[in-house]
Amino acid sequence: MSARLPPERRQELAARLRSARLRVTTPRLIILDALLRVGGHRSVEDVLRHLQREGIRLPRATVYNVIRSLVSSGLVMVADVGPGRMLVESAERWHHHFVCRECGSVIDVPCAVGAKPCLEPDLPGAEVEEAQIIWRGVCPRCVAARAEGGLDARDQETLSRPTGGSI
Amino acid sequence: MSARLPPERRQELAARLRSARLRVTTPRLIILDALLRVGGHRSVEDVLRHLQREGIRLPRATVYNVIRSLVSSGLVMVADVGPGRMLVESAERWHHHFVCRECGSVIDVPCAVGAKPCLEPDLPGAEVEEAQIIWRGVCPRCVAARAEGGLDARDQETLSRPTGGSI
DNA sequence: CCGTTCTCTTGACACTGTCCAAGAAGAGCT
DNA sequence: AGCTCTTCTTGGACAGTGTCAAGAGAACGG
Repeated sequence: MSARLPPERRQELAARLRSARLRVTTPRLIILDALLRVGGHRSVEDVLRHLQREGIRLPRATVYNVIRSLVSSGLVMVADVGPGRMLVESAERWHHHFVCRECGSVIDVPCAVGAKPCLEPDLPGAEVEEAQIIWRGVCPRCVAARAEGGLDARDQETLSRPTGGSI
Repeated sequence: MSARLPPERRQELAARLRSARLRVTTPRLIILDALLRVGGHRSVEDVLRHLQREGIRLPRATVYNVIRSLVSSGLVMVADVGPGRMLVESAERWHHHFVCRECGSVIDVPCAVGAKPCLEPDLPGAEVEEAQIIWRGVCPRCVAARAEGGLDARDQETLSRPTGGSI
């Protein structure tokens, strides 16, 4: 498969994997690299397409496997922002999401606390690992578009790509 | 189809629909009734099975349609607690969810503030309609089971039925 | 009662995520 | 290095979920 990663990058990623007690494998390096390079959130299919564009073909099952292991070791996070919309992203900075019900875009919102369990549930005896907040409403762009005299907000059609990188 | 609803119940539900500016139709009455009778959250398939057990057969697409209209009018709420796990429940009391990563159960957590948007995102210009919090971690039962000397927490196998009613 | 508008129904479909079994590859040990 | 154990990857198939489209039917307002 020959992951096209510079040696030092490869070393850095491998170190991350090892420190998370994960074996260093090529698919893991590739996917971790892709998720770290892109700041924002991506669907799994986005990741697949991205890799394909770079000439790397990984089975979907592998991508899901890798993501699962990365998630369970805390290197990346997933957010469910709607049915069939599992978003994957680097967990370097904990954050939350705003989902626009008009254009469907998902916007990252920084976590006020910054650390992982930023809220405590009223649930005695539970071990809380993380708290994710999903806001729903109308995003600033759609609000503005509406204010500008009924412009159709759906012009944007950037569904879930507003933080877009190249992935 | 003959919804088996007592007249006064039917009246009450119809009034609710009307006050939400929704047409009063049999599927809507049936589904709203089911969701209100059960306190907790249900997957769409749960709702379908429940209705089937009562001898009512509704197409899945209809259930999804009805739920969508009920949600958009604020009568019920949905929560995405994981991939392919859309939960539907009455929106009478706004609340949040705790998902156990061991047994998979979903536990309702009351909203700290009580009003709907209990948190404000740092996103100027956006219109926030609701905020949903999902906690992930280990639920009290699994914590207890673990403490009791390595009992396999998976005994419970009550996946998403801990608040269980009969639906 | 009539027409308009919305909703339901039906079936098929697409998308997402998972499972399985065989083989390959990483990690630790000698 | 070589061996062995363990884990991971692969590929295909599969299942669960949610959506779409078109026609038939029902509800609302006059």
